[in-house]
Amino acid sequence: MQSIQNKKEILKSLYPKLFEMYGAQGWWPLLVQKEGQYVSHYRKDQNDCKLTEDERFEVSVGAILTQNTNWKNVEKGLGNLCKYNLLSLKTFGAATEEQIKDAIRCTGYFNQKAKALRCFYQFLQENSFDMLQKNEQMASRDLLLEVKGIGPETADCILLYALDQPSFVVDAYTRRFLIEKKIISNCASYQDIKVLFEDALPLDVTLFKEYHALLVAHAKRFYSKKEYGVNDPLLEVRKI
DNA sequence: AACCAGGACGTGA
DNA sequence: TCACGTCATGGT
Repeated sequence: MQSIQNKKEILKSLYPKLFEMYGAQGWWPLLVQKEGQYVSHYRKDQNDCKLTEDERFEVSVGAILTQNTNWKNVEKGLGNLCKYNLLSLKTFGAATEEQIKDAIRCTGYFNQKAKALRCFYQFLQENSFDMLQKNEQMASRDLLLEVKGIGPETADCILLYALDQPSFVVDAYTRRFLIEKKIISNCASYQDIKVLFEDALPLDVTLFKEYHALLVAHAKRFYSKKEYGVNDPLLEVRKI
């Protein structure tokens, strides 16, 4: 078992290695139309551009739809919402529950997610993105967590990628990777892992965005459930 | 034809 | 608090 300080050093030194391997990931993706189809676009150059209200909404909707689901399905669901002209703060409120379910069926758990989207939209009527952004980060996080269907990871995705607040996102891939590298035990909580990153790193929004995306990229390549850590070139990390 | 994917919630102990 | 079942479609 290594010291907390040692773990932090490892997490600090891991980022440039991942960046060298995979480059900027440009998360969070936004939809663009290509040959009549809606596809995800990863904005690798303009990472710091300010999002519009509707773009913040799109990011948040994507964060809810991607819960335990392949992004490809989410891309379709977002495209459907877009086709129905529902992926906007001005139009979503008019959607019926059936319309929403129809659009997002391909993302799985569509009953729960349809409810979550409507709860979130209702929430936005009383708490604007603008207010959430100006608010204290922890206060906004607590508010988001009160919405049915928004848990810790989704809340952190919205904070980081829609509101540009330095809230580190922890997902299943990150957990798997850290456990395999023996940086955390398999009983570490979401909060344990989140705090570990946030204590180890400077509170930099762009860094947090890229780091999480890079961990997903790396884990997708080497930590699918079938091949758990085989051939991971980043074995030097395992300094016991 | 099982198994998995950028989780969250309700329940019972 | 926490382990466990449930929610569900689409790709391999």
